[in-house]
Amino acid sequence: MATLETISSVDTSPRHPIRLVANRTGLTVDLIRAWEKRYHVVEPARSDTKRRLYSDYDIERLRLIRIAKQNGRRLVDVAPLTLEALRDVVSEDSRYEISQDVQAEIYRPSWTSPLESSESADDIDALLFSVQTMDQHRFDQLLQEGLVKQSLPAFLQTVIGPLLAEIGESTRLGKMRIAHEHMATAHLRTFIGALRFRETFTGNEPKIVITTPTGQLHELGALMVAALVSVDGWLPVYLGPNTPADEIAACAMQSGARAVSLSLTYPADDPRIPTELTRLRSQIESKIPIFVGGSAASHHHELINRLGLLSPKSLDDLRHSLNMLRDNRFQGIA
Amino acid sequence: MATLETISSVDTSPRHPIRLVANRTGLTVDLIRAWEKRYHVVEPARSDTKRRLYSDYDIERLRLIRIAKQNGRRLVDVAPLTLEALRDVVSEDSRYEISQDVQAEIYRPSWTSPLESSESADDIDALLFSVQTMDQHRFDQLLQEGLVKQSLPAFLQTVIGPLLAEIGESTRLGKMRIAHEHMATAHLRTFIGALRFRETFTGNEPKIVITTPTGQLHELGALMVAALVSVDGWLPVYLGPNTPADEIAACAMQSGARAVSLSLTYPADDPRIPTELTRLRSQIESKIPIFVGGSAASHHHELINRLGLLSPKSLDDLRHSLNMLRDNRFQGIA
DNA sequence: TTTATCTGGACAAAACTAGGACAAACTTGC
DNA sequence: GCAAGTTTGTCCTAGTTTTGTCCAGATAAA
Repeated sequence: MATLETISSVDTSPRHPIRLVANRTGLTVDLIRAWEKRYHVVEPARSDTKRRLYSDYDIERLRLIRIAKQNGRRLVDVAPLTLEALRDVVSEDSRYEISQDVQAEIYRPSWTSPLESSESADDIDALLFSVQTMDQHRFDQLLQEGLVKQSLPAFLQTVIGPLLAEIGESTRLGKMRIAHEHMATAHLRTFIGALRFRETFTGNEPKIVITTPTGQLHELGALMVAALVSVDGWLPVYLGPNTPADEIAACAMQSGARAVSLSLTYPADDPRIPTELTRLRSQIESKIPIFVGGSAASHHHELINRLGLLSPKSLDDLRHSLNMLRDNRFQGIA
Repeated sequence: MATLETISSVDTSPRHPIRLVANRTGLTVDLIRAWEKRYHVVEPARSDTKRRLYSDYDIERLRLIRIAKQNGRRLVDVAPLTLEALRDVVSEDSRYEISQDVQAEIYRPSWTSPLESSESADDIDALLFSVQTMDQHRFDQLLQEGLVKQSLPAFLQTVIGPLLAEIGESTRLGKMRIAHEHMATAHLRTFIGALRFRETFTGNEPKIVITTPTGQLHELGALMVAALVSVDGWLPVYLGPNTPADEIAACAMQSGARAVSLSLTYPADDPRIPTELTRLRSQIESKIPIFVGGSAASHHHELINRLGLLSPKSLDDLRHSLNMLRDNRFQGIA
């Protein structure tokens, strides 16, 4: 695989405090000490006040041991192994995977005021009918046609938004099967996802990171934003749903993004949201605005204000702010 | 874009009062002074009446120190570092920050032996590089080009499969960030999803329902199957991931499908799988074959045999069976 | 006048250290 | 299949270091 240099020699200079080791390995501080006490799993150097100082090598060993344990190995067996031996053991085990709880997926649409009547009502009815008859081909055809009739932003707002709301509502009321909703959602994900590649990019566009935070599994809102901003001369860096705050921040930093946009839909009251938003804001330069949209954004009104995040009221509002920002006329929110 | 670096030299002119610094960094006024007193973390200039005046440079340092502390660094260790050194430390740390879906996102297709070298190795290296530099545009371009060079089935097997395995492995080993993996996965989902629309359909194609059962959230395998079978004259009815058995059955019935294909990847030992598969088999006419693939299919070997489901050993195997079925020469499995 | 900042020091909370206790989960021997 | 032993994660105490917050009295700014 080339590309990824196989770093054979791991740094052995002692410099990391135990708390950091715990963060990196996912072990508790107590446990790391207990392992040392009992099996000398690692014997870190000490500072002049007897604080433990771990090296990269130590951390790598601990991480591998943790994985080995997860795979069912006993601590006594793996504790004395060298780094190389540990690597062998872990990769040996890695075909058998371990379980992890997964959240259920329920979809509730966002962004646009739901169930609002529009002049595209006929188009939407036709789309709904094709969903109910499971006529994927027709569904796709109608979407393509709808897109020809009007601009992409208008299409998203007058057709896709209301369509999602209708589908969500019909499913909730039992008028439509979950299978229908799944088909429509899966199709729309591909369809909307592909929209952002209709634009041609020069490479000079300002970048915007678009995703949903940890716990938020529904990405249609985020995808719509990605498609939308690409029309207005932004280059979306799209990360899909469920991205941890640290990762969003790192991505924004690495890609030199000028803005970040998050979509919150379901669950609206996930306790991770405040933590994640706070962490995100603290890790990104304050001159980079963070937009928070989606149907659940209003649930976190106070938090959003306190952190100085921006919560556009509509897709148009978002576009407006982004246009200002792109042209360096951005002043924050009203 | 050279990977990015916009490190514009930070303004060092002293002008901000301590209150503002506290607001921007999230530290308290007292704390900023205490840090100065004890470790000379920052030594701000003073007004003629001894008020502290901080520069942008100072603020940036304080912000980074706060993040470093969050990551488990000790104040003593980071206090003397320069801005650049701090940036390095912070980005190094957050790279290794563990996160719950590190394990969950790993995808290992069953039909490619992971990390096996292939003649497309250069293409894969180039793709990996574009992921690591977060160059989405290049990533897309490379995918398009790769698809031109060979047939879709060959492309899926020699490029996409190994690419996914590499990305999963690199993320697990910390060589790549979760953000990179997210970007690649999100992009591939759209890309592969769009592949099945490259074919033209007459409306007479036999239909095949493609999805993953409840609890299985990773849909890339299913998407690949959908793209693949559309080449061979099938019309995929794609339902996305995580579909309950009852819904799959209802959908197969309503659409008049001739076959069903499921993909199992993670978690391999989800207790819902046996229930769901049993339910599904009992609700669908027995003349309609149900294919079960993906890396976790082998975990349910016995169950699959007992229920009379089919478990193709490779994508080619699946294609072969489907061709037979389409031409009414299908006899079940060997 | 009221509010914000300054200095220096006091105090308290948090984090770390060492050693040990305890209980749950798992093994082993009968 | 049960009892005894082992392994292992978590918690407790008590002493030390590190770090965050608060106070008092003085000075500057609003």
